Amino acid sequence: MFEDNVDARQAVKVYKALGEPTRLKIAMLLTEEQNLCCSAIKDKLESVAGSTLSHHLKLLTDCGLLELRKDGTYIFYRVNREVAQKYAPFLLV
Amino acid sequence: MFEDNVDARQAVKVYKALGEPTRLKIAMLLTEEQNLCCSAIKDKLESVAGSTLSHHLKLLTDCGLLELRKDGTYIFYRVNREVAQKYAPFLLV
DNA sequence: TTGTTATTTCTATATTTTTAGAAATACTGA
DNA sequence: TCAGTATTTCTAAAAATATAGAAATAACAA
Repeated sequence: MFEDNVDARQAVKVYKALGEPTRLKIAMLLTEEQNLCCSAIKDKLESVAGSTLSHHLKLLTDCGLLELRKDGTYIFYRVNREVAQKYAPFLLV
Repeated sequence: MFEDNVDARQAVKVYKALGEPTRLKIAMLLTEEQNLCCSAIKDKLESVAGSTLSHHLKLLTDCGLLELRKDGTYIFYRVNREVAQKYAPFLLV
C-alpha cells in the first residue's frame, strides 16, 4: 500500500512512532527542550531501561521526527520541526 | 502516563489508529469523499475481510477521528475535521 | 414470514511490538 | 592502558495487535 505515495508512507511511520505513550512523551519533552541526550531523557521518564529507550529513539529517528547530533560520548536529540509541522503540529503547540 | 493530559491521551489513540497502513488509507479515502458506508470502503480497499474492516473502523471512531451516521442498514462514516485538524492536518491536505 | 444485504461480535491464530538483561561498542579522562 | 560513562545491539520473553471465519444482529423488501 502507498507504493507511490512517499508522504503517506512516512505518515504511517510517524504516526506509528507517536502512537505509543512513552514515545509521544519523548517527542513532547524534546519539543519543550531541544537537545537532550539519552540519559537526560531517561531521567525525565518514569522508568525505562536504556535498551528500551534506545529502541524508542531509533523509531522516532527513523521516521524523521527526531534528528541527532553526536558530541563525544553523548548523543543529543532534537525534534525536526518541519516533519512535526507536517504530520503532527500538535507537538508544537 | 498522561493521567492529567486529555489531549495527549487522545493523541496517542489517534496516532495509534493512523499508524497502520489500512487505517491511514481509510482516513484518506474518507477525507476525499465524506460519507462512505462500510461496504463502499471495503470496495475501495485491496482486500480485507468485513470483520477486519469493522475492527479498523471501530479504532478510528473510538479515537474521535471518524464519526458515523446510521441510515437503515447502512452506516456512513465521515472524518471529524476538527480532530483531524488538531492532530493530523496532513489528512486534510 | 422468508430471504437478502450490511455490519458487528466472538473466537482463535499469526504477526508485530514492547520490554529489558547482558554483552558489545564508543568516547573520555586519569 | 585502564576505568568509567553513554549508548547500542543482541536475544528472548511477554504483551498487544491484526486478521479473518463463523455466528449473531439489524434492517429491509418480497
